[in-house]
Amino acid sequence: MSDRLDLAFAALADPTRRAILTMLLEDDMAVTDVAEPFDISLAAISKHLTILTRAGLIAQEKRGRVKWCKLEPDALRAASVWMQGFGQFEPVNLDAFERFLEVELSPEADHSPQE
Amino acid sequence: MSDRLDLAFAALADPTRRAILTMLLEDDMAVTDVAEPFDISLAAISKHLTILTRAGLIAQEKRGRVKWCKLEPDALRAASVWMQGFGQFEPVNLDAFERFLEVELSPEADHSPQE
DNA sequence: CCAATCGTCAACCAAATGGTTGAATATGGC
DNA sequence: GCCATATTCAACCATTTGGTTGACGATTGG
Repeated sequence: MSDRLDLAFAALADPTRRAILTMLLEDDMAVTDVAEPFDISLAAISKHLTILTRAGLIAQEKRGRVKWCKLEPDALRAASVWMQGFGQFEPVNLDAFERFLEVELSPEADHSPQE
Repeated sequence: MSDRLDLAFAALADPTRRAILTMLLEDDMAVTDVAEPFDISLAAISKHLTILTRAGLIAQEKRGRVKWCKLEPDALRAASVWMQGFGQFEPVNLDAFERFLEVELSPEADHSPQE
Protein backbone atom coordinates (compact mmCIF):
# COMPACT_ATOMS: atom_id res chain seq x y z
CA MET A 1 0.00 0.00 0.00
CA SER A 2 2.56 2.54 1.09
CA ASP A 3 3.39 4.08 -2.20
CA ARG A 4 6.81 5.22 -3.26
CA LEU A 5 5.59 8.80 -2.84
CA ASP A 6 4.50 8.10 0.74
CA LEU A 7 8.01 7.11 1.65
CA ALA A 8 9.63 9.96 -0.24
CA PHE A 9 7.46 12.70 1.25
CA ALA A 10 7.59 11.20 4.73
CA ALA A 11 11.37 11.10 4.50
CA LEU A 12 11.45 14.71 3.35
CA ALA A 13 9.24 15.84 6.23
CA ASP A 14 12.09 15.73 8.74
CA PRO A 15 14.52 18.69 8.84
CA THR A 16 17.46 16.51 9.86
CA ARG A 17 16.92 14.32 6.83
CA ARG A 18 16.57 17.32 4.51
CA ALA A 19 19.81 18.68 5.94
CA ILE A 20 21.49 15.35 5.24
CA LEU A 21 20.29 15.45 1.65
CA THR A 22 21.66 18.96 1.28
CA MET A 23 25.01 17.82 2.62
CA LEU A 24 25.07 14.96 0.15
CA LEU A 25 24.46 17.41 -2.64
CA GLU A 26 28.05 18.49 -2.12
CA ASP A 27 29.62 15.08 -2.06
CA ASP A 28 29.18 11.45 -1.08
CA MET A 29 29.82 10.92 2.62
CA ALA A 30 30.47 8.20 5.18
CA VAL A 31 27.86 7.70 7.91
CA THR A 32 30.15 9.04 10.62
CA ASP A 33 30.82 12.19 8.63
CA VAL A 34 27.15 12.69 7.97
CA ALA A 35 26.54 12.51 11.71
CA GLU A 36 29.31 14.92 12.68
CA PRO A 37 27.45 18.26 12.44
CA PHE A 38 24.37 16.99 14.27
CA ASP A 39 23.74 16.89 17.97
CA ILE A 40 22.10 13.50 18.03
CA SER A 41 23.50 10.03 18.41
CA LEU A 42 25.12 8.13 15.60
CA ALA A 43 22.42 5.49 15.94
CA ALA A 44 19.77 8.13 15.29
CA ILE A 45 21.61 9.25 12.15
CA SER A 46 21.88 5.64 11.07
CA LYS A 47 18.10 5.35 11.37
CA HIS A 48 17.60 8.51 9.35
CA LEU A 49 19.85 7.12 6.63
CA THR A 50 17.87 3.89 6.58
CA ILE A 51 14.67 5.87 6.10
CA LEU A 52 16.23 7.89 3.29
CA THR A 53 17.46 4.69 1.68
CA ARG A 54 14.12 2.92 1.87
CA ALA A 55 12.53 6.03 0.36
CA GLY A 56 14.96 5.75 -2.52
CA LEU A 57 16.36 9.20 -1.85
CA ILE A 58 19.89 7.97 -1.20
CA ALA A 59 21.90 4.82 -1.81
CA GLN A 60 24.37 3.30 0.62
CA GLU A 61 27.35 1.29 -0.46
CA LYS A 62 29.70 -0.39 1.96
CA ARG A 63 33.37 -0.28 1.03
CA GLY A 64 35.53 -1.82 3.68
CA ARG A 65 34.22 -0.81 7.05
CA VAL A 66 32.93 2.49 5.73
CA LYS A 67 29.42 2.85 4.35
CA TRP A 68 29.16 5.59 1.77
CA CYS A 69 25.98 7.54 1.20
CA LYS A 70 25.11 9.23 -2.05
CA LEU A 71 22.07 10.98 -3.40
CA GLU A 72 19.72 8.96 -5.57
CA PRO A 73 17.77 11.51 -7.57
CA ASP A 74 14.98 9.33 -8.96
CA ALA A 75 12.70 9.43 -5.95
CA LEU A 76 13.18 13.15 -5.54
CA ARG A 77 12.32 13.60 -9.15
CA ALA A 78 9.19 11.49 -8.78
CA ALA A 79 8.03 13.63 -5.89
CA SER A 80 8.91 16.78 -7.78
CA VAL A 81 7.00 15.61 -10.82
CA TRP A 82 3.95 14.89 -8.71
CA MET A 83 4.02 18.40 -7.33
CA GLN A 84 4.48 20.03 -10.70
CA GLY A 85 0.93 18.96 -11.49
CA PHE A 86 -0.26 21.44 -8.90
CA GLY A 87 1.99 24.24 -9.94
CA GLN A 88 0.20 24.39 -13.24
CA PHE A 89 -3.39 24.96 -12.37
CA GLU A 90 -2.75 28.63 -11.91
CA PRO A 91 -1.00 30.93 -14.34
CA VAL A 92 1.16 32.45 -11.59
CA ASN A 93 2.89 29.16 -11.04
CA LEU A 94 4.24 28.94 -14.51
CA ASP A 95 7.21 30.92 -13.30
CA ALA A 96 8.77 28.08 -11.41
CA PHE A 97 7.60 25.65 -14.01
CA GLU A 98 9.26 27.51 -16.84
CA ARG A 99 12.45 27.95 -14.93
CA PHE A 100 12.40 24.23 -14.36
CA LEU A 101 11.98 23.46 -18.04
CA GLU A 102 14.59 25.98 -19.03
CA VAL A 103 17.20 24.48 -16.80
CA GLU A 104 16.18 20.94 -17.38
CA LEU A 105 15.95 21.02 -21.12
CA SER A 106 19.01 23.00 -22.13
CA PRO A 107 21.76 20.52 -23.07
CA GLU A 108 24.61 22.77 -21.95
CA ALA A 109 22.88 23.85 -18.78
CA ASP A 110 24.90 24.28 -15.63
CA HIS A 111 23.45 21.59 -13.45
CA SER A 112 25.54 22.32 -10.41
CA PRO A 113 23.55 22.88 -7.24
CA GLN A 114 22.78 26.44 -6.23
CA GLU A 115 22.91 26.94 -2.47
CA MET B 1 11.15 24.93 14.93
CA SER B 2 8.85 22.99 12.68
CA ASP B 3 9.50 24.70 9.43
CA ARG B 4 6.92 25.40 6.77
CA LEU B 5 8.55 22.63 4.73
CA ASP B 6 8.17 20.14 7.58
CA LEU B 7 4.44 20.68 7.58
CA ALA B 8 4.12 20.64 3.82
CA PHE B 9 6.07 17.43 3.28
CA ALA B 10 4.45 15.71 6.25
CA ALA B 11 1.05 16.62 4.87
CA LEU B 12 2.02 15.27 1.46
CA ALA B 13 3.23 11.99 2.93
CA ASP B 14 -0.29 10.63 3.35
CA PRO B 15 -2.02 9.13 0.28
CA THR B 16 -5.47 10.21 1.45
CA ARG B 17 -4.30 13.79 1.67
CA ARG B 18 -2.63 13.64 -1.73
CA ALA B 19 -5.86 12.27 -3.16
CA ILE B 20 -7.75 15.16 -1.59
CA LEU B 21 -5.37 17.63 -3.17
CA THR B 22 -5.89 15.96 -6.54
CA MET B 23 -9.64 16.25 -6.13
CA LEU B 24 -9.31 19.93 -5.30
CA LEU B 25 -7.32 20.40 -8.47
CA GLU B 26 -10.63 20.01 -10.29
CA ASP B 27 -12.69 22.31 -8.19
CA ASP B 28 -13.28 23.74 -4.73
CA MET B 29 -15.29 21.36 -2.57
CA ALA B 30 -17.27 21.20 0.66
CA VAL B 31 -15.91 18.99 3.43
CA THR B 32 -18.72 16.46 3.07
CA ASP B 33 -18.10 16.15 -0.65
CA VAL B 34 -14.39 15.71 -0.09
CA ALA B 35 -15.19 12.85 2.29
CA GLU B 36 -17.66 11.11 0.02
CA PRO B 37 -15.30 8.89 -2.04
CA PHE B 38 -13.33 7.75 1.01
CA ASP B 39 -14.06 4.87 3.33
CA ILE B 40 -13.16 6.65 6.53
CA SER B 41 -15.19 8.78 8.89
CA LEU B 42 -16.02 12.41 8.27
CA ALA B 43 -14.11 13.29 11.43
CA ALA B 44 -10.99 11.67 9.98
CA ILE B 45 -11.37 13.69 6.79
CA SER B 46 -11.87 16.80 8.86
CA LYS B 47 -8.55 16.10 10.58
CA HIS B 48 -6.82 15.59 7.24
CA LEU B 49 -8.18 18.92 6.05
CA THR B 50 -6.91 20.62 9.19
CA ILE B 51 -3.47 19.20 8.55
CA LEU B 52 -3.55 20.36 4.94
CA THR B 53 -4.68 23.80 6.10
CA ARG B 54 -1.97 24.17 8.74
CA ALA B 55 0.55 23.11 6.10
CA GLY B 56 -0.72 25.93 3.91
CA LEU B 57 -1.64 23.52 1.13
CA ILE B 58 -5.32 24.38 1.17
CA ALA B 59 -7.52 27.15 2.52
CA GLN B 60 -10.92 26.66 4.12
CA GLU B 61 -13.67 29.25 4.03
CA LYS B 62 -16.97 28.82 5.80
CA ARG B 63 -19.99 30.11 3.94
CA GLY B 64 -23.20 29.40 5.80
CA ARG B 65 -22.99 25.94 7.25
CA VAL B 66 -20.77 24.72 4.43
CA LYS B 67 -16.99 24.95 4.66
CA TRP B 68 -15.34 25.20 1.28
CA CYS B 69 -11.85 23.89 0.62
CA LYS B 70 -9.60 25.16 -2.12
CA LEU B 71 -6.01 24.59 -3.10
CA GLU B 72 -3.46 27.09 -1.88
CA PRO B 73 -0.48 26.73 -4.19
CA ASP B 74 2.15 28.68 -2.24
CA ALA B 75 3.23 25.90 0.09
CA LEU B 76 3.33 23.40 -2.73
CA ARG B 77 5.45 25.78 -4.69
CA ALA B 78 7.84 26.23 -1.77
CA ALA B 79 8.26 22.48 -1.45
CA SER B 80 8.64 22.13 -5.20
CA VAL B 81 11.31 24.79 -5.34
CA TRP B 82 13.24 23.13 -2.54
CA MET B 83 13.27 19.87 -4.44
CA GLN B 84 14.34 21.40 -7.70
CA GLY B 85 17.71 22.12 -6.21
CA PHE B 86 18.18 18.37 -6.18
CA GLY B 87 16.64 17.63 -9.53
CA GLN B 88 19.22 19.73 -11.24
CA PHE B 89 22.46 18.26 -10.16
CA GLU B 90 22.16 15.52 -12.72
CA PRO B 91 20.99 15.52 -16.31
CA VAL B 92 17.43 14.33 -16.23
CA ASN B 93 15.30 12.13 -18.37
CA LEU B 94 11.98 13.79 -18.79
CA ASP B 95 10.10 10.58 -19.41
CA ALA B 96 8.19 10.50 -16.16
CA PHE B 97 7.58 14.17 -16.33
CA GLU B 98 6.10 14.00 -19.79
CA ARG B 99 3.92 11.07 -18.90
CA PHE B 100 2.66 13.04 -15.96
CA LEU B 101 1.79 16.00 -18.12
CA GLU B 102 -0.06 13.78 -20.53
CA VAL B 103 -2.24 12.26 -17.86
CA GLU B 104 -2.74 15.26 -15.69
CA LEU B 105 -3.42 17.83 -18.35
CA SER B 106 -5.75 15.91 -20.64
CA PRO B 107 -9.19 17.43 -20.10
CA GLU B 108 -11.02 14.10 -19.92
CA ALA B 109 -8.48 12.54 -17.55
CA ASP B 110 -9.83 10.49 -14.67
CA HIS B 111 -8.69 12.39 -11.63
CA SER B 112 -10.73 10.43 -9.14
CA PRO B 113 -8.83 9.43 -6.03
CA GLN B 114 -7.22 6.04 -6.27
CA GLU B 115 -8.13 4.38 -2.97
C1' DC C 1 -40.00 25.99 15.53
C1' DC C 2 -38.10 21.55 14.54
C1' DA C 3 -35.66 18.42 12.30
C1' DA C 4 -32.11 17.47 9.32
C1' DT C 5 -27.52 18.67 7.63
C1' DC C 6 -22.60 20.27 8.10
C1' DG C 7 -18.70 20.02 10.53
C1' DT C 8 -15.83 19.90 14.73
C1' DC C 9 -14.66 18.40 19.45
C1' DA C 10 -13.33 15.02 22.99
C1' DA C 11 -11.89 10.83 24.50
C1' DC C 12 -9.91 6.94 23.30
C1' DC C 13 -6.84 3.36 20.78
C1' DA C 14 -3.03 1.02 18.12
C1' DA C 15 0.83 1.82 15.57
C1' DA C 16 4.60 4.59 14.00
C1' DT C 17 8.29 8.13 14.91
C1' DG C 18 12.50 10.08 16.69
C1' DG C 19 15.24 9.79 20.21
C1' DT C 20 18.21 7.39 23.89
C1' DT C 21 21.83 3.90 25.71
C1' DG C 22 24.54 -0.26 25.69
C1' DA C 23 25.96 -4.29 23.47
C1' DA C 24 27.24 -6.50 19.22
C1' DT C 25 29.45 -7.04 14.55
C1' DA C 26 32.65 -6.04 10.97
C1' DT C 27 36.82 -4.25 9.32
C1' DG C 28 41.44 -1.98 9.31
C1' DG C 29 46.06 -0.88 11.11
C1' DC C 30 50.02 -2.11 13.52
C1' DG D 1 46.34 -11.03 17.62
C1' DC D 2 44.56 -6.87 19.44
C1' DC D 3 42.69 -2.56 19.77
C1' DA D 4 40.46 1.18 17.65
C1' DT D 5 37.10 2.61 14.25
C1' DA D 6 32.63 2.30 11.73
C1' DT D 7 28.11 1.03 11.91
C1' DT D 8 24.09 -1.40 13.29
C1' DC D 9 21.04 -3.88 16.62
C1' DA D 10 17.95 -4.22 20.59
C1' DA D 11 15.37 -2.58 24.07
C1' DC D 12 13.23 1.09 25.77
C1' DC D 13 10.69 5.76 26.11
C1' DA D 14 7.69 9.84 25.04
C1' DT D 15 5.15 11.87 21.48
C1' DT D 16 2.63 11.98 17.26
C1' DT D 17 -0.42 9.98 13.89
C1' DG D 18 -4.50 8.18 11.78
C1' DG D 19 -8.32 6.16 12.93
C1' DT D 20 -12.75 5.33 15.73
C1' DT D 21 -17.29 6.72 18.15
C1' DG D 22 -20.54 9.76 20.29
C1' DA D 23 -21.87 14.17 21.66
C1' DC D 24 -22.11 18.86 20.45
C1' DG D 25 -22.74 23.67 18.08
C1' DA D 26 -24.33 26.07 13.81
C1' DT D 27 -27.13 26.70 10.10
C1' DT D 28 -30.75 25.81 6.85
C1' DG D 29 -35.34 24.33 4.97
C1' DG D 30 -40.03 23.40 5.42
